[in-house]
Amino acid sequence: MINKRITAKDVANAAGVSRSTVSFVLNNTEGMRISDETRKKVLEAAEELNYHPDASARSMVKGKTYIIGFVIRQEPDKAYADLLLSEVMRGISEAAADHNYHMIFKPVPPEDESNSLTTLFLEHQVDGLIVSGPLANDQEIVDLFNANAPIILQGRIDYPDIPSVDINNRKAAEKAVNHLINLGHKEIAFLSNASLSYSSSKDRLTGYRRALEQAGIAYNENLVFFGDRTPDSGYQAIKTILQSPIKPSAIFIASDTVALGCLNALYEKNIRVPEDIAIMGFDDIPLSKHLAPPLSTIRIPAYELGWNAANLLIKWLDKKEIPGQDCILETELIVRESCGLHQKKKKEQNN
Amino acid sequence: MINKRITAKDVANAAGVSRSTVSFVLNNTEGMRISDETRKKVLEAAEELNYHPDASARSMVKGKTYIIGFVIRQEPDKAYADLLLSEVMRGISEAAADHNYHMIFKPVPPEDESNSLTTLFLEHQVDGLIVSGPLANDQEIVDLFNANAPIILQGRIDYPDIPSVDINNRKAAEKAVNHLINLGHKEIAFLSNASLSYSSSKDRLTGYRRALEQAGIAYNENLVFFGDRTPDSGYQAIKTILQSPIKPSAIFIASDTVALGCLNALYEKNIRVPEDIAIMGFDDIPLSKHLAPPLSTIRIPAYELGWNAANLLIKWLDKKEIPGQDCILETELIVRESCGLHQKKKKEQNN
DNA sequence: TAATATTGCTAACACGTTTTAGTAAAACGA
DNA sequence: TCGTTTTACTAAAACGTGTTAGCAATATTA
Repeated sequence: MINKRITAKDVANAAGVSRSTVSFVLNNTEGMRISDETRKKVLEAAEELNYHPDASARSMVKGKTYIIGFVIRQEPDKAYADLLLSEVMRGISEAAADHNYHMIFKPVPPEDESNSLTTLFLEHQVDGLIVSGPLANDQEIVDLFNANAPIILQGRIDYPDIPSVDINNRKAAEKAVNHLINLGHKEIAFLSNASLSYSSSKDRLTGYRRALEQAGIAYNENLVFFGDRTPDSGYQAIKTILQSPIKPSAIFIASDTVALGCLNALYEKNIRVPEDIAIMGFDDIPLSKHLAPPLSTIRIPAYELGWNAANLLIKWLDKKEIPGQDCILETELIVRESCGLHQKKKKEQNN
Repeated sequence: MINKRITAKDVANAAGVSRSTVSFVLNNTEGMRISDETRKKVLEAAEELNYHPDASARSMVKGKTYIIGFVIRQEPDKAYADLLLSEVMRGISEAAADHNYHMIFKPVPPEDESNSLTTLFLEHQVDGLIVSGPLANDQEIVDLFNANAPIILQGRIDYPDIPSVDINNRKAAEKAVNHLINLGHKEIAFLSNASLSYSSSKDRLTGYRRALEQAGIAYNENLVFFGDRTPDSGYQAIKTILQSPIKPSAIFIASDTVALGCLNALYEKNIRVPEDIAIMGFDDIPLSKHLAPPLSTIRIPAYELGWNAANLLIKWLDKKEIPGQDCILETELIVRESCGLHQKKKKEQNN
């Protein structure tokens, strides 16, 4: 069943026609006239023999692999911290399957110097790439794009033309911080999700600054802190924050995963959330709603991010339509309890 | 750079040799004598032209794709709940990369009737598969294995011969329950990670029963409850458990993710952990140590599970060595605070 | 020196598909 | 009836590799 390789030749012999005819029938090749009788014979023979065309052979003659690569550009030991990753992947691979593509997954550390992405194209392992979390100054990606390699980013880089599927990080952060401001907070600290060499971190910081500005609150550098996607970094950051001269009444943490470590540190120090300090997260990972207290956060449509990226890429590959503009998906403010219990009504309606 | 396809022919022309010679040199083909001079010319030309052999062409002539498939057999909307998935994938794809393989990721729902796995082989999309979370009675997998398809399982199925890379779920559950027993608990409830059609759930339940038995505690069906990998299922389960006639003093929850929902429900009901009830988890997801209270649990070597599965599969593919026996990895009891604070010393040394 | 063995390479086939060019047979037009 | 068009197919080329068989030129042996 697996062992005996059935080729188009076998089908041709069984149906009493040529190999070309088999190909025409099975691919419904346009402009080729096949009598109903012959067509039926071929289809029956193919069915009978359980014929499936060989991917490599087709790939070679077509000059296409029907494979898209999903590359994550993160420290390998921190990639797992991104709990939405599997959702994104599910979006990609379901969209891919709908168009008879497959997805290969490849983690490539930021400091990788071996041109792994370029090699994927040179060896024709993939037709195109979706690159998640590119560094702001990723020269290899720019070079590939300029050499006409189909690439969709998740996140932005300093080179503007490369199509991207992303959320509006700045606006989402504004939304989050505005929520805190509306609750009366003025000393609001910012704890980043990752280093500022990632666009998502930079944009969330920008959103934070803009929200403060619009509310007439002065930006204070001493209230800005940095995480690295892990709960541990949040745990550590809280200790630093508590030692700083200014005591914030709220912290906007640009990652639920980091926020988790913060909640833990606050719990250990007997600092109550939200009574003593308000905590606003970002991402809405599947656990956020079950934390103590349930975390107010920004929901990212992770599945849709993957799905859209894959569909855009496949349109590019199949129809040569290079996406004209970035695809920006909407985020949603999820109000739970970590910023104040007086919001309980909203919380219930949001689950 | 991407656009102009450089073939072995180009290298041959540049080096002034035949195409065969190029192939012999670049592959270090055994038994072929090439003078140092010629070898150098070829290598230089290949370097100069930045030649990379075409994957499809090589694949066709070799009859191998150099691709392994990673299939997760779970409800798609619950797959994301497995927070260790990305760790497993990292293990697989790093092991694969070490041997010049790639990994394609494919979620296939349990109720899928389209023979997706078989098709992967028939179309020669993959050389072999790693199947995570197979259902106990998965006939397609049995058929494939009997047709000599290289398959490694993560989890077991009712058909015994298929090689598997897994943890000893029974023993790990015993360890967890013994810990509770040693702390003096006698009314210990069991909350499963998933339906018993998954081997992991079944084996963890068995371990639970055996630990009770060895301690001379009677097994009570009314203390057994079921989760479905999600925090929500844990949240719901707590309500059921609290309504049951027997009030357990401890719960062994066979999934940290499910346990998270439990903690949330207990918190809402003002039931203190571990003072009022002890909670033992399973998995050691990256967040467990930061929960309130930090969760005692069983650590699964997720990266190693992926890494070993991939290496076993690749050995099978490259050297035709069918793994003789299952690969069972060790788990570790992680004692934190959710089963009792008097264990604080151990906790500090474990974290 | 003649027969044989070794060295270092090339020509040609095979893998399984898609697709272009071509060709008999049938149908049509005048 | 003869030339032309249409129909329904086939033969063969092409994709880029790996590999087997073979073949000159040189080195070795007797």
